[in-house]
Amino acid sequence: MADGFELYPDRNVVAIRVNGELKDKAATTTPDDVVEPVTIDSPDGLNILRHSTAHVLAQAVQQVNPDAKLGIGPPITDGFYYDFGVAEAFTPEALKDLEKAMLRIVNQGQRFVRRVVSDDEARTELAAEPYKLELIGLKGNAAKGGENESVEVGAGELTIYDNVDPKTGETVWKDLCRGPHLPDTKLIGNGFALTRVAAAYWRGSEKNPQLQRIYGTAWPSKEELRDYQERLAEAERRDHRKLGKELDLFSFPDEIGSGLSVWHPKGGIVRYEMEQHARKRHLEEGYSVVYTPHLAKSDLFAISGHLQTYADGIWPPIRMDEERDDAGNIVKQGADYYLKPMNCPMHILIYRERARSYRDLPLRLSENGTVYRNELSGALHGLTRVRGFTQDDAHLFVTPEQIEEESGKVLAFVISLLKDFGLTEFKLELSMRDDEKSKWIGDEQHWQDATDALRRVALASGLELTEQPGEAAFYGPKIDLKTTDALGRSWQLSTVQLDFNLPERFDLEYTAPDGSKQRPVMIHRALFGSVERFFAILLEHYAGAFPAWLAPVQVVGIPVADEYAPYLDEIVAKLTARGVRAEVDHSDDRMQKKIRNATKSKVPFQLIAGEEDRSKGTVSFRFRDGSQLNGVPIDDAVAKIVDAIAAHEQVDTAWAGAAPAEPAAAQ
RNA sequence: GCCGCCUUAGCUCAGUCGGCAGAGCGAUUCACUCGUAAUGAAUAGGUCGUGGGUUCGAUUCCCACAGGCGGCUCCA
Repeated sequence: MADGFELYPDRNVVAIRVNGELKDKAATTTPDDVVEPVTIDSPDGLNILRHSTAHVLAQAVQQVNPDAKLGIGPPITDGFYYDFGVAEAFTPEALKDLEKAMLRIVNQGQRFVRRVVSDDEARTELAAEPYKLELIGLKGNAAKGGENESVEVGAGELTIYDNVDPKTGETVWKDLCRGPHLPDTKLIGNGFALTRVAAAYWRGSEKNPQLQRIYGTAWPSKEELRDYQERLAEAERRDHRKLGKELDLFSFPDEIGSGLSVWHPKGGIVRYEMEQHARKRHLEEGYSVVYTPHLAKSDLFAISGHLQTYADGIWPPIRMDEERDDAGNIVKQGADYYLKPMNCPMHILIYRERARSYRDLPLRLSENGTVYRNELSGALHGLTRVRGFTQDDAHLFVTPEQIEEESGKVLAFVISLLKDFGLTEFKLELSMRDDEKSKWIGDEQHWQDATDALRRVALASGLELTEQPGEAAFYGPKIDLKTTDALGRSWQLSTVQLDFNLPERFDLEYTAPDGSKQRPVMIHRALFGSVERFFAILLEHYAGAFPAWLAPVQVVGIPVADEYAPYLDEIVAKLTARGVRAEVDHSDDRMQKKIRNATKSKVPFQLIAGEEDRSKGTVSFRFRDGSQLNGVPIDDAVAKIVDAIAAHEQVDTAWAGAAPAEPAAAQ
């Protein structure tokens, strides 16, 4: 019998894994056990650190406010939270006081001591903690409940952790918790911070009361905390809402309404380039282009089922053509029109407009269709969660035999096109039905075949694949594609969904080779998902410094003095003639100020010319990072710029291979 | 939708413990004509988010609404 302290004297080992199960470092082991150390900087160790820090927060809160009732306090990505039932919300000032109180607890080096209790003992000890009592009652189901709740009460025995003052041996605080925990609070050190307060529904349901949640972060060292805070600051600098304003790309005028964007010239041209490129590739890939209106009569969405299934998310109807007499009686029946929440019903009508043969399939209808969804006001967020957005939507009508091949083509196309935009890291998720839920519609064999087909397609892509039972849409399985951006953040983009439901609802058919009528299968496919959201993701990915082909202004000419502006005008005219978005800065700022302005607006190419260049018929480049390429003959300069745009090159620095000239200041 | 915070010039933000509203940047004008991230000066610009209330007096205090931000819930 040896405990973790004897096996691993190293302080960085904060817990042990015994036969695969995480345990406190104080847990005892037998020689037969397989024991592995858990260091504080490992994923498990970080979770334990953050969970223990959450406990210290709770202790600090109850020191300050003994009436605060404890909710749950699990670790989350990069940090932790703890929920409290309190009469008054926490203020930012209160957070500072709590941080100080936490530091005192940390410095005391309180030990976390595990103690097994019976349900009745726990109820007695936690009589004043109504939320904890509720969790004890739920214990048997905890394994099925939310992940976060299971942190408090495992499916097995109940445990309470006592926080023991190392000097006096006195228990100063305790909390119902499954653990494991750090050996003592000293290990938390000063690598923690409280970050924000928010309300959260108890046990995640809006039917329950709201608790006050405090979020925090915790790291093994102060340095790692600083690195994390720097990552947050960088994300804030790249926030698409901030860049959208700074770079004059788009806005959300109050007069138009929440979640409805307008696109300014600089944002509009980026979006135009994105859309044009994508559409061109769609045509090359055998897609047809269709256009459909923004609204339709209620019948359409009743047939599709959207009206019933997504009633809350659809905008209220517009009543048309109704006539009333002077008394207010209806003399002519009107009709309700709804803004479309989806494009698919309209594309289906195009399919159904004539009889289809198997020879027509696959039929690929694509549209950049703007849809409207009545998102809750509190859910709106920049361009990523809006009430009106444009789906780069396509609906593919295929025979059941074509599902696999067509899905494979779609997936390859999606990945290829996303790569055109400079994204490189992708992962797939296969969402399937599960056995438990009754919500799935459609034939079970269809589901099985379709899911297997999608799985083969996903595996064939060679990308990392996770399977998610129970996450499918009610009408069919799907593959979702996630990408990782320059800051390592994961975004869900494209989705490929199989649908057995709508062909049924609209009674779609095609004539098979044997003359029989058959039901096609639909593939819903959004590539960017939402054009607006994809734009926001790219904007943050590039921190506003788009590759040359997407940059709103690709070239700015900067004369050393006014006298040289006409010379640059000539060069810019040559560029414009080649389709380059180029302009000369004719403002009366000094050259240095013009360089500063162009740099801040993240123009990829600054062309500078004064007497030196004019007399030799050359021009000088300055790039985003400040590097230079001086004295380039005009035709070479034009060719290089045109080539960089055509190649979708990201140009931040002077081209390799071309020797940069000495900066003038170095003379 | 729920909880909390916020809303002052085109932008970023000071400020008024209730008594005629401030800066920087930006804009305009003038001077300067300069080789790689801010030349100088002058001028214009605000019913202090909207509507009510309290008060001799409200940008300031109270209430409602709208919009934004952070979460929760939701996301076909």
